[in-house]
Amino acid sequence: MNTDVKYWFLRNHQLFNQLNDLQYDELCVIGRFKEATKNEVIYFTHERLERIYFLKKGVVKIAYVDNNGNEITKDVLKEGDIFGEISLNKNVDHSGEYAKAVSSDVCICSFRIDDFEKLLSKNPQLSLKFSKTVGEKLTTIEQRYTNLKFKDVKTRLFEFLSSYATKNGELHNGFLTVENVFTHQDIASIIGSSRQTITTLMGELEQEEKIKYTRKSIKIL
Amino acid sequence: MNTDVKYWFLRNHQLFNQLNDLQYDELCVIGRFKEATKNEVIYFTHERLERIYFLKKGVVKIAYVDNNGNEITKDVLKEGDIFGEISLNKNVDHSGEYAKAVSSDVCICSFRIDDFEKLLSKNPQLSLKFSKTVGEKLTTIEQRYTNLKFKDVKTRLFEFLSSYATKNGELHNGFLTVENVFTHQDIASIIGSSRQTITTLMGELEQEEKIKYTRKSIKIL
DNA sequence: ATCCATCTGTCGCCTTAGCGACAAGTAACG
DNA sequence: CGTTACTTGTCGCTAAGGCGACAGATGGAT
Repeated sequence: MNTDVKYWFLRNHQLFNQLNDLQYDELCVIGRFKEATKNEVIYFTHERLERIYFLKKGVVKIAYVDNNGNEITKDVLKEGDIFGEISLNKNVDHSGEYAKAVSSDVCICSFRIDDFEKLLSKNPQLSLKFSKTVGEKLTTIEQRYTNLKFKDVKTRLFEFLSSYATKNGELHNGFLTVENVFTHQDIASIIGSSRQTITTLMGELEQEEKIKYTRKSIKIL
Repeated sequence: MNTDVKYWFLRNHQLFNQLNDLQYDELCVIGRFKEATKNEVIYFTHERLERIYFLKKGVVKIAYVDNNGNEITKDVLKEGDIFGEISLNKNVDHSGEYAKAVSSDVCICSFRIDDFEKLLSKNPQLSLKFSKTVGEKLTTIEQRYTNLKFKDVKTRLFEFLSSYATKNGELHNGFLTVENVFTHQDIASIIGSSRQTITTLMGELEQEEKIKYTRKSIKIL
């Protein structure tokens, strides 16, 4: 990828849009850029440990393989999201974890966390924005945790779909519509349920005319 | 509280220990200090929204009252932990949430998040440390979420006690020992279970000689 | 067009753990 | 010390939802 394109990518990421040209140049030098196509694996555990990733374009799935050999989806990310070693701590164990492109147009920029730390300490504004981004992720996961503790599967399912659609979809003649990148199994592992239960409840929610779910799209009514 | 004492408090918090004297003076001016004794409530929702809290000393419980009037514990914090509006985002809804002193020697320093943001943007080092602290919290809650999804209550209970003891306790002739500030009900609401189940499992874990639990202390064997 | 892999739909069984009820233990406070 | 409030312990019932099994649908690859 040539420098102009890199430059453009970073310019358009919410975290970096207030930097000046010189700072951009530096970013481009230390960043690693990667494009990926459907089902391509973006990192494996050992190399992940050291890096933080910025998803510029496309959809990425964070997953790992459990003891029984099943792929367990942890999260699905879209444009503007960050992943990898967000805590900037090298000693966290993420064995088995990997990221996989879900769409065919994935564009990612990554930094070694040492480099990224240096960058942060030189750019207070960037650092502050970064804190807020991490804080946002914290809020999301806290919400999911509370839901998992106190709400039944059906509620969790509906709230998951709603919040996903709110965040990533758009209003389309009356209802929130968003492209569907999930299988029932994906949703089950994200919200903490089983594949079969999701299938059943998805049916019920359709009956109740709360959602419209196809393999292509999700609509919230 | 006089300025000397304030000064000392902040000096000793991990987040602030690399600031110079001038920066400390500023901290002391914009920070609000508070001491609290057992069962004293530290904030109510409406004022919490604007503030971030640093726990310098003692034990604090974060809780809220649910629709049935039960107090639900969300977390229990110790020396060095932060709480309140960690995401620096004023628009998060935390209705009903409050913090309560569990020990009799609680010391807290808080900042309005606007002030704190300014502080961060002037101190890149502080900002970086703050990011890491938030990141750490994120890692913890992600771990809890995964546990809640895939592990049974007994495992969660044991891992909760272990990690709490590891973080806050000390090795005492052979086993990890930590002061006990939890009721069974507290633990139940933190790890997502019921009071009765915790009681039963606590008994089992004692039988299996994995823990020793009294109202005063928790030991991991 | 056909094949194979993956995804969705449905059924029934069975386990985990939640919940009400009540008893016994502990400790704070007058 | 005795009253009262909170915490722990125990039992039995019940429901939510996990899980195996299998059938049908969908869709990409050759």
